[in-house]
Amino acid sequence: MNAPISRRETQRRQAELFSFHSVAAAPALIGWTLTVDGVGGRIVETEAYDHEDPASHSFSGPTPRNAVMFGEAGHVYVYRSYGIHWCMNLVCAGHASAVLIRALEPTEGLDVMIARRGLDEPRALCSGPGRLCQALGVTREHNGMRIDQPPFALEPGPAAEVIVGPRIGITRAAEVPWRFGERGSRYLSKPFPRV
DNA sequence: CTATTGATGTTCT
DNA sequence: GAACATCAATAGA
Repeated sequence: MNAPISRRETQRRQAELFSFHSVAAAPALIGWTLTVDGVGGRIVETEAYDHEDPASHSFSGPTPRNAVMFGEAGHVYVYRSYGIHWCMNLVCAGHASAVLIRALEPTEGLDVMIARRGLDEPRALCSGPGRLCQALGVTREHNGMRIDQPPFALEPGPAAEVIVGPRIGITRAAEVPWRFGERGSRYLSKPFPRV
């Protein structure tokens, strides 16, 4: 069925992806497979952020925390959320734009994810930005790393049907429809409004 | 199913 | 001090 994707094809697709602004890259990422040390799954939910966006960490200019967002596309921006969780973004082209990875459909390394999360229900393993970072073992150490080199791997998948809605958990620019998900996925962090 | 609240560390005002 | 791109546990409809 699905022929293996060549290294060369993956590089070509990544180069195209990271030439996009976050608002274009976020929906395009739905259906790609993301792993860390071989543990991960299919991306089913993302959100876009950028420099002109009051909800973005990069809105008020560069700081030590958000420095990676102002750097090269294709790098990983990790930050601490609510003092407890980690959240990961992929930096995109344009000015300080990035895509928050919000949910995965777990496909690889289920046993490792179950051990790290202390749960055995696949639905709850990676359905949220903090949850998936715990399942994949992503922490501050990964901030600034390249997504195309170990321990990370990012490979394109078959095109998915993408739905759109307002972003979650923010107070500023809360109405901007920059949240994207795979229609019908059981692994979303929350359902999308009015399907 | 929805709503509420406590836990927690960093950043920003 | 206040705010925060969250989660898990709890209570109620």
